[in-house]
Amino acid sequence: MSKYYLTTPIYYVNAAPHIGHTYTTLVADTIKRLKAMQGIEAYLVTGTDEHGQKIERAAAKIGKSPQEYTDLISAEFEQTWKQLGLSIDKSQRTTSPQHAAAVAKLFAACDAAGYIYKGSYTGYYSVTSEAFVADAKEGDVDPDSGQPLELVTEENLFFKLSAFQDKIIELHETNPQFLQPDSRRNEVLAFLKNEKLQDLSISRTTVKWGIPVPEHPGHVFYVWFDALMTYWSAVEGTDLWPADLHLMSKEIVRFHAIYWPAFLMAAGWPLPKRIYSHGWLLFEDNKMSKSRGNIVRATPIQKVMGFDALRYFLLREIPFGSDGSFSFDALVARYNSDLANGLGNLLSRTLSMILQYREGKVPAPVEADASAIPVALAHYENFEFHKALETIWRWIGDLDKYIVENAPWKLAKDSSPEAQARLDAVLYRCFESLRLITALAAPVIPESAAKIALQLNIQGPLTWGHTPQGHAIGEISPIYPRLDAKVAIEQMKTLEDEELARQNTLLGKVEEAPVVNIPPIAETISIDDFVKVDLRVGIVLSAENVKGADKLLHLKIDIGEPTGPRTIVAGIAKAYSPESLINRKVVIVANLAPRKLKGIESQGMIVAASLEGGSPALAAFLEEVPIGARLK
RNA sequence: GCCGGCGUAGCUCAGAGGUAGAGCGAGGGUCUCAUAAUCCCUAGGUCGGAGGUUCGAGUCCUCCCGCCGGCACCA
Repeated sequence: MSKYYLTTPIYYVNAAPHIGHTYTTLVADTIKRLKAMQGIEAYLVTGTDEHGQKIERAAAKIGKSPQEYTDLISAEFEQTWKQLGLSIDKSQRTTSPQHAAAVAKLFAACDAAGYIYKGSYTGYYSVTSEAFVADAKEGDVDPDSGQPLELVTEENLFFKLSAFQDKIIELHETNPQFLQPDSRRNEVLAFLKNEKLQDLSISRTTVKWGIPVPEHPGHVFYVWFDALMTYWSAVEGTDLWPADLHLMSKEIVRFHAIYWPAFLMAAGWPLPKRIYSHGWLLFEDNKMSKSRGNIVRATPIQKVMGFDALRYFLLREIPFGSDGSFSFDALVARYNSDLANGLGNLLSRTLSMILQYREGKVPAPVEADASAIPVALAHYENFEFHKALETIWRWIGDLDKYIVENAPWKLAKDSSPEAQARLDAVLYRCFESLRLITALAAPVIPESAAKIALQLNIQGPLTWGHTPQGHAIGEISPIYPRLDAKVAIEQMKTLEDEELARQNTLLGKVEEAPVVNIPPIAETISIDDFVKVDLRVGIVLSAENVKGADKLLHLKIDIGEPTGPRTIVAGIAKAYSPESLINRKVVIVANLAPRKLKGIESQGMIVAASLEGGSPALAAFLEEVPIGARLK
């Protein structure tokens, strides 16, 4: 029996599991079941990434040790997967000692091959991203999260990522299947070809919560060197490595498609065979985020309509690989039309006719068209779940039509041998089709497929005609009760609130006002230091976009100097249109050394408050202030 | 600015040179085996815009507009 090893990403434990985590994991579960259908023994690994400063701080904030904190959240993940019935073979935690030993092995192998060296690094560090932010300066914020940066200098161990540029390019060029879909592959290739890879800092001395680097006291492994190894450590000692498939969402593709193969190449270990990225799951076309409060969890949905409904929805509605949008309305609509009125009703009418007209015994086999089977399987093979399901459901539609066209209820009243023979044929076709449809859909809707199989009282292979004459059907009962959309959505939302409250209690969170995260106050300076900074009131005379830059505005600002207005280039184009700035009074740093931006010399800098996401809000006055006034 | 992707019926999308399609929703009708389910009919959408190639263009070419990614850019 051949084997297939696939992974979900290692989820970061800064939040309890939500529908985004569930999406990836459910796809992995579906693929595993598909493999099983083909007689391939698939092994599914998921896990949690539990190290890092962010965890350290989050734990401290609620008065727990990092270990207690991660125990709590990783248990939430495992509990959720179990509750949802996902077929996970192993949940690997980065805090496991065995994993730590595996990371040490990778390190030793890379070191022995000469790809590790010691260096020092000074830079602005984002705690939220756990990364140094390139070219950052004082006062900058994380470009993604808007959180403040901290200036950090430390001695680090470096991995010679730069040595692998050509090899990684070659990997992607010679093996287009390595990274899919193509859009992601193109992005990574474009990046690799235009950007010189920098060596990667793989250790930290400022963080305690991590795996200690052997023979380098005080050093702890830094996120990717630690986290990616989970895929390997989870199956250490088995013959499962290399992985056949790493599944993930698109924002972490680069780490998997560049760092991970480079680490393995350095160590001389086999590379995974395939990386496949899906898109983002949006909530009614918005990004899900804590601050929007629109994060959805899977378990409330499970309670109202069954987890299969969510599985079916996500796989049928979203072309795998693309971004997709979740909404309760669409979910319930799919459930009612495809599951209740479609599959559920077809099962119900078919079995009920067999019961009424043939005393619950399936008539003799007849031939029929089952060409949907290979088509659906081919789509599955390409991870085109939505097409596979579309194919299967078209079969269901054809059967409903077939039933009406043949009107078995009329045939039943006609005692002629011809009519009775036709009735037998109709019933057999419906029954056997249903058996095959259920088998085909089972990887996506495993729980209800099992229930249906019970009612059919038979399973068997994916070949037509397996059900023998006289086969007795099981007991009939509705699989997917029709739902009132309004009521169901209300229930799900209520359960969602309860679940959120439960998680908050679990994590010791109190209802708090929106988290105010102010940047740390900078080092104390003297008044002399301060007066060195010359802040002036100026007025914007003209403003235009800078060609070739999204964020830059080219401004002429008058601060009353005899030499005339100054040219200032400011990164505020995303927040302000040029027209809106004309005649507006602003504050500028007037004695900042000039600097060229996109070929234009900027003679100063505009003062603005830095908001979440890094977007600026210009300083202004409530009173009338004259041009040229100094701020002090 | 560069590189990708996308823009087709109310919604989700398919179609890739030869008389505009599916599913869902909505409206009307029908059967009665079935979960007020099924089935049938109905949508008349300048196929983002403008040019061009062609006997003929959602379908090829050029330009433009809008949206989404990636890169650059934020002193």
